[in-house]
Amino acid sequence: MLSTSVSVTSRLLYRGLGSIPAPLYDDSIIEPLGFPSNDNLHRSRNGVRVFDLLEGNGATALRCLYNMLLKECTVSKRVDQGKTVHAHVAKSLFRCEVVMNNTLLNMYAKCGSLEEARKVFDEMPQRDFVTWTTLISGYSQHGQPIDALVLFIQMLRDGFIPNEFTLSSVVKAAAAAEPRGCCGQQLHGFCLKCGYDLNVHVGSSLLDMYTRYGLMDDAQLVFDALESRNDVSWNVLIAGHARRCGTEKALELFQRMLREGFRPSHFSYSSIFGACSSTGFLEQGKWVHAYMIKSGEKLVAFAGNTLIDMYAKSGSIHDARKIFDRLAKRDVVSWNSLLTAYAQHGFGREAVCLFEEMRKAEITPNEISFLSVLTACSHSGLLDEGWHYFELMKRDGIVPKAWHYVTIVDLLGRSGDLDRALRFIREMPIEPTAAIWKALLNACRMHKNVELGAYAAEHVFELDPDDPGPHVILYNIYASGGRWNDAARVRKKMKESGVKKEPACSWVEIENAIHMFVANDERHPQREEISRKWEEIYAKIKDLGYVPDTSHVVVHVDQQEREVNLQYHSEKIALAFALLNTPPGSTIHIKKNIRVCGDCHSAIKLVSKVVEREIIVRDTNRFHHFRDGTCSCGDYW
DNA sequence: ATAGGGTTAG
Repeated sequence: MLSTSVSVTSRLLYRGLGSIPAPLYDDSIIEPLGFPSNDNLHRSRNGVRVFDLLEGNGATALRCLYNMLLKECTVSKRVDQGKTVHAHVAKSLFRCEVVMNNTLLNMYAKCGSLEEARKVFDEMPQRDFVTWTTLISGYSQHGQPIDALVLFIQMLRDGFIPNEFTLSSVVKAAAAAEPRGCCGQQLHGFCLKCGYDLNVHVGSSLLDMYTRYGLMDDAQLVFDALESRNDVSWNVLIAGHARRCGTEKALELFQRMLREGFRPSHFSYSSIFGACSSTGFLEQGKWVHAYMIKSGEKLVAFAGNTLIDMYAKSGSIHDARKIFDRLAKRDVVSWNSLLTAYAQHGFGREAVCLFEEMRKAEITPNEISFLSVLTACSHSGLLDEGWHYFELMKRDGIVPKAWHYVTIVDLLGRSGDLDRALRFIREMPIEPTAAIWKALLNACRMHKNVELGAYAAEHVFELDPDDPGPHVILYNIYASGGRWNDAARVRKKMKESGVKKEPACSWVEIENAIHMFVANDERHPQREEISRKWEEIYAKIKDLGYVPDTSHVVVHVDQQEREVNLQYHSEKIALAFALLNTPPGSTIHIKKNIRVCGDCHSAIKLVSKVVEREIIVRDTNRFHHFRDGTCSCGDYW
């Protein structure tokens, strides 16, 4: 059907314009072209209608036709059809024309076929500055920043003058290139000399580069100096702060952007939600979400996916599900985001259901999907399901990476089959990583296997000597086995090697304010009330059978003092504070910078029963949902 | 004919 209308067109061209060399209009040449869409010949494109082609001379008509086709291939990224057009161009009058070759080069570059693009470039009899710029931006946009920079130097050596298009691509390349060196700053100087440093495009690239270098003040200076700003320049600055966990700054800029009359796009929203998510600013994130709804901005996957993640990471798994359900179009990342959410919250069954739903919806799971469903299985102790998905993954042709192996070691470890976990590690086709040994070490802590724990710890110390976590776990393994001499040895070794335990802290967000606590916190204005509240709770949970587990105190002091220290762990203080300052019956959210300690875990379980509240604790590893005396992690984490 | 910004895991 397509070729019929094409050949009609070509005959019209031929009849009307006799002076054109015959082979160019031979139907056998034109006909094999597969057109992306029939409409394109009739629709206005490049300002040309098919019948306009009849006016003027034949060369112009054909050039327009090739341009239309190449544009269509570029936009729809159909490089195979582009190659067919290329074959025609190569036989035509235009094969030596700079502009036509630039168009071809651009088609290949935009489609990501950089080798083809390079061939066109190398074979061009003549080049202009657009030729260079097109290939440079191709490299820059497709993850080949070094090639872009090398080509830029050659461009200058060959005497071509870069313009603002060239420079914005080159600066982007410099921001992405490793190692960084100082080529970014040198380029900034170059832009300044050319007078392009204040241009919106070049300037946005420059300020993006500075944020990626971590030089936020320099980024701000570039932003302030821009000759004009648009939504992109705002978004670049917001995204820069968001990436560096500068959530407050990102939010402040977002509000300034609104005040100055710019309309945020899904770029702005996804940066903001991402920042709120990684730093736990739920209330602020909700505010921005509400603003987005009111402004009528459609919920697209890019922003929606971060929103799923934000609600999940803030502890509101049900809100995460709501967003997922409301998304008009879901991509693989949307599914992965919700799968990950279920995994982190220990909702294993839900994750398994969702994974099956995903396959029914004909979305192909990728390695992240499998990682999430495996993590969910391991966090809920679904041993058989975990094995099933591990096998399925391999059958689907996805090669398991180290992190997939971690989940299996974790799964076997949780089930208590430590020997099998060790055998699994020994038989893996990859070299075990620190994370794999850490999973075994953790299993040894939970099942109190001192010998294997020490063995796993040795491997961890060798592979990741700077992580204080494993030292603390090994200490706890020895301490809970009553082996205080060995425990003391671990402490001594920690001291000698200079590994520092990260000071634990916990925080709660109440009415837009974040309250942070460290152990034995004595600075809070409500400290006396908090202390009284904890004493009251402590008495009640003791009645329910709570016995302080002093093996979790790393300070080597006498038993009584250990018990006292334990009662002022940061998560207990934060919990007492939250009980004082939130309405009865509401869910309490606590966040913690390291893994929740075993004693606090047992205490919080009982507190959830005593106060009849749901308590959700986010630690570095996962979420714990405490309710009516139990925890969603099943006491394994 | 050529330019700059955003998502999930670890």
